[in-house]
Amino acid sequence: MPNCSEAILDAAERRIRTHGYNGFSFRDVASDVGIKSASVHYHFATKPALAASVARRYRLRFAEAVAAEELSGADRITAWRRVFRRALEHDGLMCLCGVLASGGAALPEAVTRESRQFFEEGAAALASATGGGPQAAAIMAQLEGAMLVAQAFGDIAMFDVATATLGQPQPA
Amino acid sequence: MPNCSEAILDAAERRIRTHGYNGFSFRDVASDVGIKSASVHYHFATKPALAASVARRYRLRFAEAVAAEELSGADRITAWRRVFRRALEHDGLMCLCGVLASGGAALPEAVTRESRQFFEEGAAALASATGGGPQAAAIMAQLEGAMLVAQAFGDIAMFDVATATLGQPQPA
DNA sequence: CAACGTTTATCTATCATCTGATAGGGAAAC
DNA sequence: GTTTCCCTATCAGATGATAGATAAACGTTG
Repeated sequence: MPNCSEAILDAAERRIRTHGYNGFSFRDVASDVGIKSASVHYHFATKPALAASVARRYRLRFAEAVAAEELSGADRITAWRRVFRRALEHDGLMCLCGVLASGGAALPEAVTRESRQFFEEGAAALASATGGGPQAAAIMAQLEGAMLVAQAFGDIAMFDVATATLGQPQPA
Repeated sequence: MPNCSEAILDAAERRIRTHGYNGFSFRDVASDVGIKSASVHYHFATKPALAASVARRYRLRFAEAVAAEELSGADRITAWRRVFRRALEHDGLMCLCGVLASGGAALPEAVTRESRQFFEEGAAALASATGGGPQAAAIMAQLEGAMLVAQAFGDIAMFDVATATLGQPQPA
């Protein structure tokens, strides 16, 4: 298989976002990819290492997507909002780092670190768009919370409702 | 043991809030309470039943606490904000229903139902304080998201920062 | 080009441990 | 004597992880 590691990361990300860190197994992931669990260990030695890799890739991809939105002319807050919404829309899933953060202090440290960095980068990026005020954290909170609420209601439209106070609703 | 069921619910709630639904076991809970796992099954037949009971009690207690705040003169939004903050402060933990909602569609239905009801009641209560607009969902999102962000940063103060836009900061 | 060691990637098989759940016993209370 | 409550013992299945075999691809020699 070409790009087997990527396929493993894809499967692991999906599983973590639906079942949480404790809700996925090497055998689940292997079965999704079409290989055996021992082969997953070949690419990622331990479960914390796999989850940390998933989180890292998620964070980098997210930042890329935000940058692309800004290049397309969106202001920073709108860019973040759109990328969050797309994560929910495309995958129908909660934010990976939201899931990991809610799993909180109980996770392996390598995983916590990646998750926290996602929030730090988000808050920092938004701070430069709000004049450095505390609003940045409030915006991150509202975006993550909106995903949570949408997930709770099983209705993606709730994301738009819950973020309506942030500015322009939809991509043009 | 007097009130053994309550002790089980306490332990299970703490475990779920720190480790998620898939991250706690009957043996963990039993060990916390000081009994054996078979005895936990006596009080709660299955894992979904236990988790659903935990969620139900959480929801009812939360509503009680909000009502008490309102009786003390707080407006509704402030009441919700204070109770959320106290959950974070006292327990240092994420909102139970936030954790369950982020675990999302993968949970047993009885658990999902209780979690969803928490969000429905919250949105309904807040709607009557905001003139029935979509702001209610935005407030729920911001409160849940603020807990998530505080959890991610490992800093309770982030909750206050992230909810500063909602009105008066602290209990008097 | 041909031979040979090395690296890559996957497999089978297995391990100790944990998991949710059940069966059945015993003691105390009503 | 029946109900309540907790126990010991056990089960089948899942879990993270490891050991060792296999086979193809690669690189470096002769």
